[in-house]
Amino acid sequence: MIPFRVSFAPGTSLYEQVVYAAKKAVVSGQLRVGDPFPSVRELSKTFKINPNTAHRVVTQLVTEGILEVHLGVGTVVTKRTGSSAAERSKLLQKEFEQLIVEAKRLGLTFEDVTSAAAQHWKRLDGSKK
Amino acid sequence: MIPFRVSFAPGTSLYEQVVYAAKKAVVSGQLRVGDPFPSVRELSKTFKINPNTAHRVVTQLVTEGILEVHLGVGTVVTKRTGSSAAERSKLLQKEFEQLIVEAKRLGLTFEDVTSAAAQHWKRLDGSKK
Amino acid sequence: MIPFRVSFAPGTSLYEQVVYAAKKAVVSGQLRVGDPFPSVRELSKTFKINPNTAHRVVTQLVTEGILEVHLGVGTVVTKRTGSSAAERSKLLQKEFEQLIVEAKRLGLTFEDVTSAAAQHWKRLDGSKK
Amino acid sequence: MIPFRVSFAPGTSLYEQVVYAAKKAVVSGQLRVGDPFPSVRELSKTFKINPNTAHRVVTQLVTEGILEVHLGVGTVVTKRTGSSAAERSKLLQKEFEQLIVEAKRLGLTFEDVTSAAAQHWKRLDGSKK
DNA sequence: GTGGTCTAGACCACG
DNA sequence: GTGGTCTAGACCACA
Repeated sequence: MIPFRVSFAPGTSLYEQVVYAAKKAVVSGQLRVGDPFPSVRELSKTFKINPNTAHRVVTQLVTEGILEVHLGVGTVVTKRTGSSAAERSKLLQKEFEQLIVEAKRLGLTFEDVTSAAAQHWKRLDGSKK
Repeated sequence: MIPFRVSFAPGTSLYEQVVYAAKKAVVSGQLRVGDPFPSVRELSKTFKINPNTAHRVVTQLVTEGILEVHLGVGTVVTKRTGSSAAERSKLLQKEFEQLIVEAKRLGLTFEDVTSAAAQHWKRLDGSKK
Repeated sequence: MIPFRVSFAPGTSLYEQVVYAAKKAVVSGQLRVGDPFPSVRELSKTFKINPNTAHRVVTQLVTEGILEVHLGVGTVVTKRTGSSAAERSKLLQKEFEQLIVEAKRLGLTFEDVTSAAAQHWKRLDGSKK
Repeated sequence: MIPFRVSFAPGTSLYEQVVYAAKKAVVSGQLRVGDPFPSVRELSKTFKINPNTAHRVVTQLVTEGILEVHLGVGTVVTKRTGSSAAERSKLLQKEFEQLIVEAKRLGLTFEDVTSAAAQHWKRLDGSKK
């Protein structure tokens, strides 16, 4: 069984949506370090996506350091690598800023933002452990 | 003078980056309701982009309800309409979740998130009067 | 005094909006056959529009057969000319169709359409006589 | 085959005419929810318009919520969203008033209006199953 | 194959 | 001067 689902929405590429769903599964604890990751074939069949697209999902997750290929065995979830944290922290800064910009544009208060953040934080914690 | 700058980066379309810079200028108070928005030709010359691309920036901002066209005169910044706040708040929920997912993946604590949010919030407030 | 008002809205040309306001004044009886029509100068001053734009309003109404120029005196509202009724009926057909298309697209019923039509009909009748 | 025709007329932009023809096809049932919409290249070739102009037709219909893009696959007709019905109903009010004003100006009776509306309503219903 | 972005430059309507 | 439309054609991302 694939331990996560994808609700495909138009406007973003398919592979990015699957990648995101996988990441979400990892942070929420549905996929843990060392767990095997579904094969390209399995992803393709389950989500009814093109094998090329499924392959791209795995490639993407590998280059992001979330998966590790064990030749002849399959792919497994790796432990968090703190190596490129600095780089990605930059990207996160951008996303942070964009979110704040949008929030302000919608007239939200700072309290609205923190409470919303808290809600999501807890919700993603809930399914762990 | 154009009241905002754009530092073009690869990976996103040119027009989206300019659109985002304009939004940022609005929420940070560098552009206020009623202020004239730079003309297509001025955007084109200043940012060294094709007039069509500049035109697309204006079109996008108009359809988002941020600009208003005064035919033959120019465009001005409109007041924010709270009408579709409910709809867009939904979209913001998605972005929120994505940010939290990424933050957790990078091993940040909840405090890291709130303090980062506070920083950006204040920074965007700074230039407003 | 100019017997009609214009609430300028973005998205349409200024002169078309004034032309429409004038037509509305005629059908609703605020302007009757033989009544003098405001001069270009007066239109320009009252509505704070460019004299060129005001002139264009008059020209348009003249070519549509709604105004008549009396040299050295001014312009007056003419009686309905049944001459080009056939031509304009065609245009009206198009507008009719477009309205019905939009109404259907919004999921309105035929009763919604007729009742809305009745409301507007009565409202425009009210100020006549 | 493209399930609608366009008889290009001067005075309106090409892309708007195609957009309108597409809308008409939707409300009249020639294009139904889930049906694939002609590709940009097909529109371009069939109607002998520039690919960019055809592209704009699709973009417009997408932003109006009538089409949905399936990346790399094509576009399909979406179900009508009743979400912003309130807003657009307002716009329809304006068009209604304009039509009534014109009708009165041409000396039509209220019965003329309702019967014309009924004709168009039925005609657009005719091709639906 | 699909749609999306960008450039280059012409022409028009408008005020 | 302003924005809006249209053409012509290149390149990219995606499935």
